[in-house]
Amino acid sequence: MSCLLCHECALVPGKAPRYHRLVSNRPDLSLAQRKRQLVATELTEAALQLLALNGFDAVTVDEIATTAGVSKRTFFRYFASKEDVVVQFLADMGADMRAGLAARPAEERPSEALLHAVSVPLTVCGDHAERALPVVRLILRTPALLARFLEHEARWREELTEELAERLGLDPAVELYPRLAAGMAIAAFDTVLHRWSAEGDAGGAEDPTALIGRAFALLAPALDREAVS
Amino acid sequence: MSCLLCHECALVPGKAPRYHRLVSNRPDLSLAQRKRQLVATELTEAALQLLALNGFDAVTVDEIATTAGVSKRTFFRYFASKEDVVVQFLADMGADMRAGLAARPAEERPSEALLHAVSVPLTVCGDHAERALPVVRLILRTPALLARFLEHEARWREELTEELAERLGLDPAVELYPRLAAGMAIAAFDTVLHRWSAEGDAGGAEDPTALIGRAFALLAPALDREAVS
DNA sequence: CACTGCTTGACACTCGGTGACACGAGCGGC
DNA sequence: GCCGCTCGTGTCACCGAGTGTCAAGCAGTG
Repeated sequence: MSCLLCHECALVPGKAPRYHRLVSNRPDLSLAQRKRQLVATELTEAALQLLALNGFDAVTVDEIATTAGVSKRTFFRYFASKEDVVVQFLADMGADMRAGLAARPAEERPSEALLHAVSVPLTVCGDHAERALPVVRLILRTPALLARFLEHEARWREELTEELAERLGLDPAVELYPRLAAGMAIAAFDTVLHRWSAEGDAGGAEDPTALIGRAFALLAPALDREAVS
Repeated sequence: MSCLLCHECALVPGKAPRYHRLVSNRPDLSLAQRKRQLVATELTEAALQLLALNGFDAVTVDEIATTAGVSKRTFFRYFASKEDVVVQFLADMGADMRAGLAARPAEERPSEALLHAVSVPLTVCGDHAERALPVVRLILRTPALLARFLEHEARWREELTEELAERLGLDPAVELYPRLAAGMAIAAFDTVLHRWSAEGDAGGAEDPTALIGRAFALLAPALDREAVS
């Protein structure tokens, strides 16, 4: 897995929070794996540059591939779609969120546990703002990318629903609460990201970690109700 | 605008709740308009039948068009994409929701106003369950259609955000509350639709109008807080 | 050296979607 | 009657995303 946020680093999977390390610094990877990693970053680098410059629709996969020095066919061996080259890293965020929720103590109130789960990817964004902010803006203002982003959010909601239901011993097919609570958490995430990436005075000014705290302060009375219907 | 839910009727735009009338019963429409209406319903009929039978990916636009007796080019003069032929009616739902919110008295609590707004399209679904349920299930279980559905939901959230901000005199670019509240309402809508369209015991059993009421009972303490941050 | 397995490029193909153009039906004016 | 107009449609050519297939290159291994 390559990391879109840190210039040219690779993520070590299976640990949370994930380690970010330079590809050239990884003697534990085989040569083949490092070559593969190199092609992937080359491809995303080329894509981000071209897309930010010319807009999503004006750039073809062929252009991205040849800019990175490979063929179009190879591009699709690395990424499932043209959108994925920008959005792929969101899949890891979902796994991080779920893991973050699972790691919280069982007696913690739902609002606290969900806040910490959702904060994990937001803090990563905040810590790499110079690189993350333009990418987020590109995603949110490009319809095709936004659509894929929404698909990822929906998948996150699904995962949080399962994790939350298991945590509370509820059946997500019967009770409304788990999916509703997960939906509220994702709505908070989305609102914060939208606000953070806004142009103008409010944009980028406030830290996403602080924003998500304010959002959850609003949601808490609904998330922590005793009477779970 | 054709109405996907009622077998072969046309919606009269600009009124809420919309009138549903048979195409053949519309002397106020010109011959050309009725012909256009006829082709549109023929297309959606053919599409729904083929897609439900063979799955979304296994059916080409050419098949749908020739089944309906027109050319592929003509299909795209009626619908912007292959998904649109199934999902297009959702655009009206968004307008209905916004209009429903705007129509509520200004002094009403946000939870009440939003509940009524979101209930409008859900009640329509519940009233035409025999026809609406299979369509909703087709959408939610087909990735490509689900993606378009999520895009529509996002648009609805945007509209509710604007309407709510105006209603409360808040700046949606600064305050988190409007977008967050709209997101909660959409999350409730989504949860209800998901639960309603579920297979098995819970599926279709409870009325969507009743379900949305229960969902909003959970959300109300967060939606109606005095201290709007 | 021969064998194996993996990655890649080249090529052909399907299908969603669009632009251009020509044809015919309906319609008003003369 | 005929002309010219508009509008909807079919045909055709085209672009770009995405996939299947195959042969070539190259690392590792005996």
